[in-house]
Parts: sequence; C-alpha cells; structure tokens
Amino acid sequence: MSPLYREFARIIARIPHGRVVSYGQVARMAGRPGAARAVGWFLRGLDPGSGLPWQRVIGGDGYLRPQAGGAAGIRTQSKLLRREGVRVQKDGWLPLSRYGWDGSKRGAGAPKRSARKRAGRPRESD
DNA sequence: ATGCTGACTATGT
DNA sequence: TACATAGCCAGCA
Repeated sequence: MSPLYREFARIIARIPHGRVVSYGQVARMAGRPGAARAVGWFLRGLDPGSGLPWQRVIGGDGYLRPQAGGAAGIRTQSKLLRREGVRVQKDGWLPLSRYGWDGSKRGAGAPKRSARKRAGRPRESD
C-alpha cells in the first residue's frame, strides 16, 4: 500500500457521518488533483472489513457509480447512505448541495459545481 | 519500458 | 441535452 493510498484512506475515514464527497474531491484533498481514477482503483481493492466508509464516495455529479459492484453494489451503497440519513433517490442521485462535504468546513457543503445541471433533471423532493 | 484498463472529470461537438 | 474524446493516476501483462 502506497502512501498515497493511505492518504486516500485517511481522507475517506474523515468524511462525516451522513455526508458524501466525490472521487475527484478525495484526490484533490490528497494533493493529487486529477487522480480521481486512482481513488476508484484504491476503493476497488479495498477490504470489505476495513471499516472505511466507502459508500460516502460518489461521482462528482451526485450520482452513485454503477460500477461499484454492479446493481447490487449500488443497492448496498444507497442502503448504507440512507441508513446514515442521506436521502438517495431511486435513480441513484443525491443532492450534493445538501450532503456534499466541503472537506474543511462542516455542514457548509456548498459545492461550486452545479449539482443539478444534468439531463433528466432529477428532483430533490426535499 | 510500453500499452491497456478502470468505482473519474472536464470539454467539445 | 446526449454521445464522444482527451487528460488524469496507479496497477498489471
């Protein structure tokens, strides 16, 4: 395990209960902007019993990534998040404006990127 | 060392 | 709005 991965693990472990961050954000916090894919690779080989809240890492657009263990993985992830009080929509989307973790402040969670400028325009129903 | 792949993102058409 | 490409970083053949 490389130091970079340990940094990833530390950051992910710091994500507050009921909050989420994107792969890109984790990479950025680790001082390696652009290494979002490396974060994915890291989580892929992560030990299930590591105790790391991997479910709090989602796509930068607010959508859970289908590759996370297939459909079952998505279901597991959304279940874990809901269990933390995060309202994940049926299509796997959640409002980053509400659950996104800034990484420095807490509760703020005001991502610069527009979390809801996508197609389909999922409703927050919140 | 070179090239392909992947739990990613940003930009272009 | 939706699909296609191009960078990005680490692991593996």
